[in-house]
Amino acid sequence: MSSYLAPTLNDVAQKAGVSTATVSRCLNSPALVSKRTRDKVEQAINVLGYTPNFGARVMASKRTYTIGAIIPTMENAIFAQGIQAFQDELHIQGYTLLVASSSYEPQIEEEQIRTLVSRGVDGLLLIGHDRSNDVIDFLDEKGTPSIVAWAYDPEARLPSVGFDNFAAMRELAEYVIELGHKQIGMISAWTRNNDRARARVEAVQHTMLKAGLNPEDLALIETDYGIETGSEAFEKIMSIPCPPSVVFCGNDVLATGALKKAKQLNISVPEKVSITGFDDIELAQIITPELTTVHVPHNEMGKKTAEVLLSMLKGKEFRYVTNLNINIRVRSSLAKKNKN
Amino acid sequence: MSSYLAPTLNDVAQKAGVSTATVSRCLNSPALVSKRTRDKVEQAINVLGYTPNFGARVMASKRTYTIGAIIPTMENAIFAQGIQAFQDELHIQGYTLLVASSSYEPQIEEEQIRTLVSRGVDGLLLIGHDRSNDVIDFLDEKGTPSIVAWAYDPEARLPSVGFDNFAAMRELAEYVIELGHKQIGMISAWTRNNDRARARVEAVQHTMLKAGLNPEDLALIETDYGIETGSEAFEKIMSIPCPPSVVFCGNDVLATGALKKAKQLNISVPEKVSITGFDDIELAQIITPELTTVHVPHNEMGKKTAEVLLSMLKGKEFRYVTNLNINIRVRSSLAKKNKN
DNA sequence: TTGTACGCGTTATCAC
DNA sequence: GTGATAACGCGTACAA
Repeated sequence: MSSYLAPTLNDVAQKAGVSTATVSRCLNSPALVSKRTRDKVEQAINVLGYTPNFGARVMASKRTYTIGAIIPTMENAIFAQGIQAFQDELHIQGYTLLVASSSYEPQIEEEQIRTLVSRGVDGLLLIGHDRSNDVIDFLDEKGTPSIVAWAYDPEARLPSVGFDNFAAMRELAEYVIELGHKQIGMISAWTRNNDRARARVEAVQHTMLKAGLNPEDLALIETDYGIETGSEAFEKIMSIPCPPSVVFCGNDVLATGALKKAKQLNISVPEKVSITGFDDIELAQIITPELTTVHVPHNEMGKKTAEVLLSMLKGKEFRYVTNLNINIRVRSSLAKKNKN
Repeated sequence: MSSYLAPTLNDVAQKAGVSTATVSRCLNSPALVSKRTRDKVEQAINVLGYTPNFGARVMASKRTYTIGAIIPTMENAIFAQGIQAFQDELHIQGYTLLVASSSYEPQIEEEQIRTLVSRGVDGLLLIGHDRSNDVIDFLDEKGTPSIVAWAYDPEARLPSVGFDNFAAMRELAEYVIELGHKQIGMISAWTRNNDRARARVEAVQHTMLKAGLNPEDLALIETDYGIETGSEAFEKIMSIPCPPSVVFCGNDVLATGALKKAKQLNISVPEKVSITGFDDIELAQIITPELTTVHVPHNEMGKKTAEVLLSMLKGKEFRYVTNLNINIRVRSSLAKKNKN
């Protein structure tokens, strides 16, 4: 096999008896070519099974019609749904998606950014605002339009389509604390290098303060992302002298782990302890008890992000910041603090 | 911004006082360059912030170091974990992953294949064997090494890393039928264009026959992929005159939907009806009751697929077929048929 | 409306 | 070990 050589513009041109320029025009601005010529060319293209060479096209035009996305992980549903919506919209507009994952590691993210940029992606999707200025300088320099999703910060250097993690978690925390909870625990993803996680923790602490509780009393555990790690953290948090009556989790996956462990330990939820999540992935309504959580409009976010990024490419050089609506979903994993 | 021009090999060469050829060698085969020269060049690269131009590189070398993958959907966990493992291995070996999704539509898959090939991907990952010969001819012609995952068929034209869906489901079906179940239901993804789904259905029918049951009695519903559709199908299947005592589901997502609906309808699982899944995604052990299912080694499959595909690129022109080990995981969603 | 000719930034084949 | 230089396939001024 593979002594095969792909037909080129030139081959098509010869077959159709025209110049390469004309063939190129047929492909890129058909309006400039007479119908007669166009027909000839199209036929030649079909006969030869010609497909434009991507590399050459990139070199000549400087456009790849490719968008890069770097997400912390594809392994679970947190980003999957939003990314699917993102890619759907890109596809509609004729773009292709290049995905990479960073495993929540800033160095890996940086490496991936460089890779994607050197591949000439026309634009870049990143998650959250936490990254070094150097990286953003690099993006600036290369002139690669970039957008951040899953976060909202009008002060940040990159435009974003997301939501205010602090405000969202605060809303949940206020609701929870009004139910009478005073001993409070929290399981969070690592807050270092993760602005979303940090904002969520701060929101809980802030709300405690407002409610006359001491934020220092928050029993906080930071851990890796995952069901198993959520379970471990929950066990730890429930074994302290005065265990909390509610455990906030930084996301639904951690909350799921917590819930699982509670079941194993025969700690009834929500009677003995309430558990909350964040993200409202499909899972939240499937586990028992159903998870009280913060609803994030994944599809809307994915689609909107694509729209904004593509319009940035089209020259609309604006600093777009979208704050999507979030709201809390109260389900059975949360109850009033009982009086013991 | 962006009157900026990226530094080229030439710029680096001038700055370092060497030829472009030498710079190129430093990048691609450093061993051929003296340490002294290499240092000079590396410094120039750093000062200028040079990154190779991807398009040019592709044009000159015919290699993109890019692998394409087309999966039915990224929206849920079924493929996510395997793909993450696939990409991790690619990344280790210096390749980048280009993903697209087909939404389970053959035409979209075909379109995506053409897009990725014209982008010059060095290799392609596809899911399942069901596709037209034309597409495979096209791949052959273009000389794009392609591999199939999530399926196993030594007769198929494309090499594969996967497992025997028929054998796997048969093992589960045999186990279930030995428990005394005679009224049998099944919720499957659409079998048209989906060899995995088809094999699983056939395995159940085959096993029924072997056990002296009439395969025609199988209460079968085909539906779209999803939790909600699983729920609807389950409700339908349980409302027939003689409802089944066990419902096989084509995958864990459908089974989850079924389980959810059972809860809503107050049909106790497994006392009243047993439910089984397929895939053993994380979810299977989180829902209540835990799901009896077929375990698929997602990580192993993803990693192995990458290894095989990359070794195909490296010229090992062999028709590799791997049949991974699967086995059933019996959990509490399955019980003996009670005698009523 | 169409054709000519050059440039895009690399890699690879030669010589030296 | 290193340096010229010819491809690679396409887009696009510019000319006709």
